[in-house]
Amino acid sequence: MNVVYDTALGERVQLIGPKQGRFTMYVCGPTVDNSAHLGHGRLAIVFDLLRRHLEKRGVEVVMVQNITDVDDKIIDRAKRSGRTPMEVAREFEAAWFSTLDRLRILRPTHSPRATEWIPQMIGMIAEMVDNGSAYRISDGVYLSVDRVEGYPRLSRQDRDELLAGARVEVSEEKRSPLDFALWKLASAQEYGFDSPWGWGRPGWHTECVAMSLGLLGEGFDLHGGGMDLVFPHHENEWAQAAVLGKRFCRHWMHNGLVEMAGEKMSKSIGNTMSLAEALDRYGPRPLRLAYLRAQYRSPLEMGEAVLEEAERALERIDDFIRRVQGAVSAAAAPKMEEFAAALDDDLDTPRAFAILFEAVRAGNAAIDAGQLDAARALAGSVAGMLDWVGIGLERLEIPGEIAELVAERERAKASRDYVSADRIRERLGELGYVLKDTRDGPVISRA
RNA sequence: GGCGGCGUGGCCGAGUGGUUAGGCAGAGGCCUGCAAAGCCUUGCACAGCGGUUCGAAUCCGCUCGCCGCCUCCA
Repeated sequence: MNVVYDTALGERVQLIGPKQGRFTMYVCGPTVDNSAHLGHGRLAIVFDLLRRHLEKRGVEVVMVQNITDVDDKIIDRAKRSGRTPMEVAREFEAAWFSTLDRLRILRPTHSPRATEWIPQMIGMIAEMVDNGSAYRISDGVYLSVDRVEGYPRLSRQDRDELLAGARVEVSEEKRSPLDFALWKLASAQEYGFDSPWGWGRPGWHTECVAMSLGLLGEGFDLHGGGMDLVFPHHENEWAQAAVLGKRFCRHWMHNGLVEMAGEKMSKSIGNTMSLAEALDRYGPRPLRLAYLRAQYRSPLEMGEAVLEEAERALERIDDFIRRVQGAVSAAAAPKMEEFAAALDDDLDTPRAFAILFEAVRAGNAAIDAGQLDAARALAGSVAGMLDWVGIGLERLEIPGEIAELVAERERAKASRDYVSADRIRERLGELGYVLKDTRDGPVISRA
């Protein structure tokens, strides 16, 4: 049933076996050197969606997402702000989780920190040195890609072309420009850890291998991350697993990047919008809808216009649910399977939402035709779909005073006192509520 | 330069051979105290040029344009 595009194979594959009840996934997490931006939000949303979808399909999901808390940028930031790298990392880690909680991202089953896996990484590196696939030079320990069979196989590039176009700094000591650091030596004054090769820090690509294999075991189901991690990060993870003789992940999945004005949003370009700010301004539901508008592999334009459009689109859905006065029926759930089937097809959220909006249209039409049972069944489906993808229903509590104003206005309308009625509607507006009259009575919502 | 991908109606964005995607915006109508909302109707859309085919947005070739990766990055 569930088909997904596998980066390594360049084609769609069956993600779940016929009798598979458990699914293990590892998703590359953040380097906690700064606040999360909209790009991180998409990563979180995409894999949260996959997880929710599989769980709805009855599969138990074990998800691991690491926290990279040792990194040069963390160290730089610590130096600049007169703190320890650990303090900086913990601050942004806490911010990461609280922001993702606000986005209603389910917490991973495990969130390992790189610094807590140093011994395992050292053990792995030692093994690679012992079996001759890694070597020590003056500034660290490197993996020799020549020892990796079929080396660039995830990014499916030609090795010679990769070498020709290599822009990495050429070290005289490295056996190949493509060789990458497993352990970087540092002076004793610098932040670091002890190792058989001296004081230093692990290379970035090593932690994910240690933690994914350590927590999920060989041959885990899926490894995911942003498209920009395909090369070199994921390529080099795979390379390490290969020289260690370990089966790595069965499949690879990568989400497309978020763009602003047609250009990739990234820390290095500096065109980022903070996830926390977007949450402050638009709230989690419109934001999630905006993310799911495009299929996860496509580039996604983000910005005010996009988010405002998502707000209006969501308003259409919420208006419909309000029209049935919360009387949603969970019984029939028309179109529900069609919706889920779209998600089975490589998480085709645009198609899924087309089905959802079609249910909204049909539901509204049913109300207009006086077919309330049909409308409630459709509302039940819509509610189920929103829940399925983590958007959920609007949580609207109407304070007693507001309800009283609405009732008062109904009395004014009944006595054809439209001046008072309009005044009360204005008053409600000042209090932050929007009142719409329908043939079934007034509907109140938050502005 | 190499590799990967993309170019769909005003905007966003599905769709891999043949009936309306969907959303936002716009136009007309119905409904309506007003305002919204809702419903109905409405848009000669598939970068260009060739080719395959009874038939192509969908397959093949070429051209043009855009993006990503090749360096830290979700």
